Amino acid sequence: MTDIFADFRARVVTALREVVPDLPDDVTARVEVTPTRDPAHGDMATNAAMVAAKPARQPPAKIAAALAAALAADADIAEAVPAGPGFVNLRLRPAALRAVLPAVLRAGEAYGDSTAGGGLAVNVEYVSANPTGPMHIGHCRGAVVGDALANLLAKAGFAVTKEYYVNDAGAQVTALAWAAYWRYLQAIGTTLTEEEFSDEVPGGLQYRGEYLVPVGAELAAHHGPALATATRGIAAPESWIDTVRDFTIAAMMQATRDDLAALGVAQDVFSSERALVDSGAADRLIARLRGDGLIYEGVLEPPKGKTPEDWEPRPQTLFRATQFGDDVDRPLRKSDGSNTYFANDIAYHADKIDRGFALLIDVLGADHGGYVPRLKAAVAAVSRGNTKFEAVLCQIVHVVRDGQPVKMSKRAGSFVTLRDLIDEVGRDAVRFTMLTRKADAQMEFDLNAVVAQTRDNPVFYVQYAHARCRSVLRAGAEMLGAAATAPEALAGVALDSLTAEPELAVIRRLAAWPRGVEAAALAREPHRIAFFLYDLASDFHMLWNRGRDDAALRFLQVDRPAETLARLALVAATAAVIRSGLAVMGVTPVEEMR
RNA sequence: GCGCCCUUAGCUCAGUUGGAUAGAGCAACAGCCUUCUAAGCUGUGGGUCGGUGGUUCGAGUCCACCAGGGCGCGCCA
Repeated sequence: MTDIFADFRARVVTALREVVPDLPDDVTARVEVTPTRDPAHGDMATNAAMVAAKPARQPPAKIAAALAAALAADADIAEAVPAGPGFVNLRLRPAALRAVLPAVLRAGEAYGDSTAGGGLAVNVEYVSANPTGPMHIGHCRGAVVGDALANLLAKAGFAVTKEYYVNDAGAQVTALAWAAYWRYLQAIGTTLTEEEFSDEVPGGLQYRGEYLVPVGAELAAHHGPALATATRGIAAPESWIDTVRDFTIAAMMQATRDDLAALGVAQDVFSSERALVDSGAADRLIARLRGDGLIYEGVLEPPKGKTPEDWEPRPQTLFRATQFGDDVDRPLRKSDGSNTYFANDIAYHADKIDRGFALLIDVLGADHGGYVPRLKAAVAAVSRGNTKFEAVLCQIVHVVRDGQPVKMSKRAGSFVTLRDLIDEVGRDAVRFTMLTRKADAQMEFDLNAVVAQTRDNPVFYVQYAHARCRSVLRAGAEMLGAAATAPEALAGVALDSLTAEPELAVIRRLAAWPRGVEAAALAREPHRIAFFLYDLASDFHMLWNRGRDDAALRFLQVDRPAETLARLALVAATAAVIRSGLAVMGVTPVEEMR
């Protein structure tokens, strides 16, 4: 772990304590050392004098002056000057700044790894789509955001488990079984029409998409006509529904895993809702909460202002969510006696708590925003406040092609599936693009733009920067030999020749990577990684472009091997950080553009 | 009616958890380049951060109210 901002922060705190003795720890804890926004302000700046001003009962400017004097004595600091309302700007000696490069080269992609998470056990649950059909673009964002967030937290030192909750219980799964049964009957040659069949299904035939045709065919292959009546009509549901449902869920989950794999997502744990119900875990959990006095039979008030037409007061089994900050108490049993989705979800989260996680993060669609307070309440109740719960909400993605919205036509059962999307633009473009917006902001996914090879396409721009790095390194190895240009060797070369401002700009950016990772992880915002990489790519392209005008500024200089090696060290470090960031995003770095 | 999220340049969006003169890409404008490193480069203009108050050394960021957009609101998942 090498974070020069953390390093210099420690030095600033030491100097501050010399200047202002007896500062409480909670004051020094607020001291920050941050990159400057403007290079004219130096390499880093600290707010130390300002946070110390009040407890020290001295004006910030006075402390800043004394602090600057103390810091100027540091051999690695070229200049420390008070500025603005009480900042102290630091300009490092070039050697101190350049020392970032060997640190990056030795760590490789591990550069930026942090211990900020302290090994805290975190469970990140994402996707968790019903196994009732193929994954579509609606699921895609949550999948990418969840996966990248999990990677990010792992990089920041959390012990992360990636998880998928299979909603394989409940009415929708029964409807799925009926839909698969219809395809089965068709496969064995029933004479029923779709409408005749639908009339016999409780709630009607719901899933009419063709994706169940192969499932029906397989059922027919395995069971022949045994699941139907002798006339190939509808048999009593008890005789087939468990068989059909289990088979169909297995088939759908296999398809889901395949889709996720195509997206580069592979959760560590798949948890089944049905298993929780069947094992009695859900009922035991409800009994336990009842024992704690958190469950009662009661009647809810109708929603204020807009009362639903069919509202009637009815006693229900309720969980005291209001005791933990929710707006109303929440029902746990449906009128047919079975558990609500929420009841099983409490049991599921209790299961995660029992597995020892200290933090549960659910990545959910924004339409589940109203569900978050009750989950938070449930986790607080079950864990007795010992486990934290957070939700990351993902807003809708609108797909656009040629400036026109791409509509899903549900009637035909055809919609934009995740697989279609990946086939059209590629996995890396899908993943990167999904991370170019804050998760809780709506996003437009422009199919033309994400494959464009221009600067305004961040996917291309970052990939291109990496490819350029690799191209230079290949040519450098050709020129100076593979051994001399390997990362370990470059970590030891003299770097004094790196003095140009665009070179220093890249180094400053590389130096900021560890704190960027940490900040993104603590904010649960993986999109920041995409923006960091875009900025780094931009710095690098700018450096590259200087060589277009002036051949002396190109990376490879035939007659000046020492200078070339220094530049190759910079290039190799840049490539390593890009790879480090792309690894978090789950995007493959490319070696060359084609 | 209530709750949550959003509102930043003409457009699409960042904004390092309260820091300095609010940034980037596109579009616009002005030059350069047409290759040595193709998928261009450099520079310029552009802002009441939805509005009004408040908190403090300091607010795009926190609080209150208002306006506009999205989502949700007892047995669906």
